[in-house]
Amino acid sequence: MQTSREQESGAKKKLRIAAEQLFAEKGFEAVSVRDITQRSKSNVAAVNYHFGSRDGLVASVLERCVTPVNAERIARLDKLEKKAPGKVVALEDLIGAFVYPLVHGVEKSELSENLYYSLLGRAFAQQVDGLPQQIEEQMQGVMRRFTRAFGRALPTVSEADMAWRIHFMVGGVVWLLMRQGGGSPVVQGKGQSVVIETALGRLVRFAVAGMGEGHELDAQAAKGPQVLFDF
Amino acid sequence: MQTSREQESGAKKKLRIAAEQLFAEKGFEAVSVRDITQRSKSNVAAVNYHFGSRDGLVASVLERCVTPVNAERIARLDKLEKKAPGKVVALEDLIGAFVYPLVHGVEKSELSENLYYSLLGRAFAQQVDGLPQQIEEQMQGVMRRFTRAFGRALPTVSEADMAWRIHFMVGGVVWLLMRQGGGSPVVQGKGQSVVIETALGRLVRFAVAGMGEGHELDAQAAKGPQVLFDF
DNA sequence: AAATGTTTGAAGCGTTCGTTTGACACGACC
DNA sequence: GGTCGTGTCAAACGAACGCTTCAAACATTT
Repeated sequence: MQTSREQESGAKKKLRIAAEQLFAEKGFEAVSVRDITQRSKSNVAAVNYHFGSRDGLVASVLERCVTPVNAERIARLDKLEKKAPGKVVALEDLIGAFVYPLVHGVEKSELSENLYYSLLGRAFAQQVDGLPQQIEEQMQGVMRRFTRAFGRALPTVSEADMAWRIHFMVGGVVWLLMRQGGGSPVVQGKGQSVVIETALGRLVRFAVAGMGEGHELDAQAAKGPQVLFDF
Repeated sequence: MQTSREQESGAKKKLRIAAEQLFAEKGFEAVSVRDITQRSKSNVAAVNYHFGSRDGLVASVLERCVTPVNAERIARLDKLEKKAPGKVVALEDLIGAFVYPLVHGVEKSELSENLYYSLLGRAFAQQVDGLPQQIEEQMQGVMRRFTRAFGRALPTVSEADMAWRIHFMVGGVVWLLMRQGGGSPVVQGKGQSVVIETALGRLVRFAVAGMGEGHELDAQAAKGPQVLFDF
């Protein structure tokens, strides 16, 4: 078969899809290579042949999962900052640029919507713990850029406060994804695709209000502890 | 040994503490009974003798972890509602009653602060997935009571919106706990105990702003999907 | 057709998992 | 002293784990 360019073979793709499904359903650690090869109707050796090892497969899935989202995030942020050079980007637009890319890759995925979001949630929740270094650095880069943009959008908010608010927003995102995709989705609708988007819309409004100015901690409490971001 | 009342034996306690530490460090699934018995300097059979099975130990740890927090939450909510019968409890007080109990049990725990919060975060993140039914029902009860109270505090916010905002708040809490306790704590300070409390204070302010009125979704978007809570 | 490189198949490697077993030690009670 | 219940221990159980091996099957190129 004349597979054009570096396209993955059919068996490798079957393997990857089965792995994505199982990882989304049970988590990255709770799935064995035998589970995967059984679902994809291939042999146990196939995983080690195509991905080197089980960890290689996990890294591959994580990379395919996280990278497009982060790329879209950066692309949207670039666009926003280029549209009005010199001016600051509005808070809501920043949050939107961070949040909405999560639904951007769903139609390209072979997974069902709920499974896709579950996988995404597990991937972003992984963070720090067991991410391949490349992806971790990618995440750090994205967070750095958005942190700077948020700081410009909210100049009166202290750096410490800003870091925490971003942290809480990310928590809302990850929690939404994990619960939406997980065993018992929080939300059930007919349109399906409109559901998660509406939820993300609500999250954006929640985060806009929560991150916005007007409810800073008083100086005494704010200057107490030292705050460091973990990226 | 004449252990007064139903107090756990010394060996059982040692086992439990070692399990709590390891679960906090690596997660509930990534720890083997041999890891636990090795750290607690006891025999492999001890876990099955004292807790029936590995799952029994996990359930015991989860129960000891979650129950006091939920009890304190309900106690604070009772107090708030009793203090001004008939009147509605302020939003900030409600959120505080939900959030601050998380730090309430830390001094009673044998774990270090970071490990304690990590364990708590993992326990609350577990939710739905693998919680013993008893704890799950307890969680549902707590969420029902707070949902009603939030609805009373914010009568203009639709039920669907309210459910989502609570969801995002919980996400912020869990995320904070997981990252605070986990491998690389987000925050580092000297006082330690003041650190997490300040972080929770920031979270409360974030949630107060995010959950408050004034940024409802317009009717069109809000009435679209059906929203169901998973409790 | 022969040679070459790629992918699959069944079997087994050594290791670790949760759990069980049976022997043994110790204090309490008749 | 004998017996019982309680707790601990080393040893072992069957099952499942990630991974390797090697030959057969396949595709592609000479």
